[in-house]
Amino acid sequence: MAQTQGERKAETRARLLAAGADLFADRGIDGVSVDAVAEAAGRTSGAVYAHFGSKQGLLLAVLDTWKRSVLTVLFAEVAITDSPLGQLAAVWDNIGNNPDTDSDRWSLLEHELWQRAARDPEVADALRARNAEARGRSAHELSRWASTMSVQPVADPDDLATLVKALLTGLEMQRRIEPDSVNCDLAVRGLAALMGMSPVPEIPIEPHHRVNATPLLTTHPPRER
Amino acid sequence: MAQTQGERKAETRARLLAAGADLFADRGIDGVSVDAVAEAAGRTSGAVYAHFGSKQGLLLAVLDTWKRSVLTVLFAEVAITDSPLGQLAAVWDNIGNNPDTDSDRWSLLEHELWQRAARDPEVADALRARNAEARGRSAHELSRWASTMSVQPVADPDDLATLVKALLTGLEMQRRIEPDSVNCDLAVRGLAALMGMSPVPEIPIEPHHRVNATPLLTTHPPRER
DNA sequence: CTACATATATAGCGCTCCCTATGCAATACG
DNA sequence: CGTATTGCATAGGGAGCGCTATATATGTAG
Repeated sequence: MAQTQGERKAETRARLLAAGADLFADRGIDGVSVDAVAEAAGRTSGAVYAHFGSKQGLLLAVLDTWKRSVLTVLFAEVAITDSPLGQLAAVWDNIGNNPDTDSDRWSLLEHELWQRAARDPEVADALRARNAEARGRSAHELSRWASTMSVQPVADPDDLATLVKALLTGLEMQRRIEPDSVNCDLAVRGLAALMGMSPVPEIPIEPHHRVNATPLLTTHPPRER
Repeated sequence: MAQTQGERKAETRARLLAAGADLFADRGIDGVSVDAVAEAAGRTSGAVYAHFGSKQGLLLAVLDTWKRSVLTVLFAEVAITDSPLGQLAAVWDNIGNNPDTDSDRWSLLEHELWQRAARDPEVADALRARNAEARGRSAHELSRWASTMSVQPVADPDDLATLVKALLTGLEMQRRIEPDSVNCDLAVRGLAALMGMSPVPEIPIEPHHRVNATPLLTTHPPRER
């Protein structure tokens, strides 16, 4: 008895979720067929329907498994950077300045989900929950940052988190079209302004940390392939 | 001779473009078939392929015809608002606070195009050109605004326009998921911060102008149906 | 060992979609 | 007025997709 049924089921589910996340982020949701996800997971489409009922079900399950938002992870890990101003730079550097990394691919999927949410209430609900949690965490980190810097942000923590997330999201979209029009200095200026630093001080050119690439999913086992 | 061939051809082209823009914005690009566009235009799919060669060709033509960016129009027309601070509010009110208007539907299409641009160089090129022009115009308006207010924005005009556009884009995406998390006051605070106003002054609650809905396309004749 | 339950594979149905090949009527032109 | 050309309609091919129904093999339990 190499594997109990429950073990195999759990492994299949994890594989499907990982493959789905991977492919959805890479080629777009509509660009990936159920069979493609199944094959990437070493299974067939029957397994997908046995587990999730539909492609939409798989999508929602992927979204649900994707607990740690890019932003949340970032704010948690960016704290290792020493200088406070460098932290702002690190925020942008890890969100928007890392082409072909996991976070870049994830944010592309996130944008697709946001757009889909405008026409699909189910997706909107799922995103809303995720978003509320992420905003809460980053609000906390941001207000901590503000107090260490003795600055007065332009809004209370929750609203500030919304503004910061919005600015980063918009800059990232812009960067996809015109990479040259968005650089680290510009992002830091925008962030600093929202944090209530005025006039915007000189940007230190010191190199800042680059957060390690975070795994796409926290499910187990990690992808093979 | 009711109509010359050239006239009929031009009308067909205009109808297809208008119907394409309308439906793409409404249901999403992948959610609309070529036949659906043709039928909405009172033609058949043969006309689409005779004029544009492919669905992608139609999409690029729509994008090309769509000369006036939502942002550009807005900055040009928002000048009619009296108080300078009210102008900032009007910017948001007309971009992100008008559900079910043309600008709302258009921005949804714009986001879809941005996302598509990440995987389709043709779309990326088309968007880049449009974007450069829009940024140029809004940069001009923004610096004019800054000088009348005697404030020092956080970046030079072109970069400032990028930041403003990014913030508005991000806020709008956020609003689609959680309408309550983004209000006019918050948007104005963010905009004011980027414009270099600190501390952010009290927001006047006076009502501000709402720019008339702009037609989806400037092509002639205007849509019937 | 046998009978059942479960997890996944397999096969294929029905639908939609993009696109092409061809037909046809209206216009353009000598 | 007759022929050529143009603009678009019509019909259908070919492919891909989501999903279902059923088969199969493997673990489970008495």
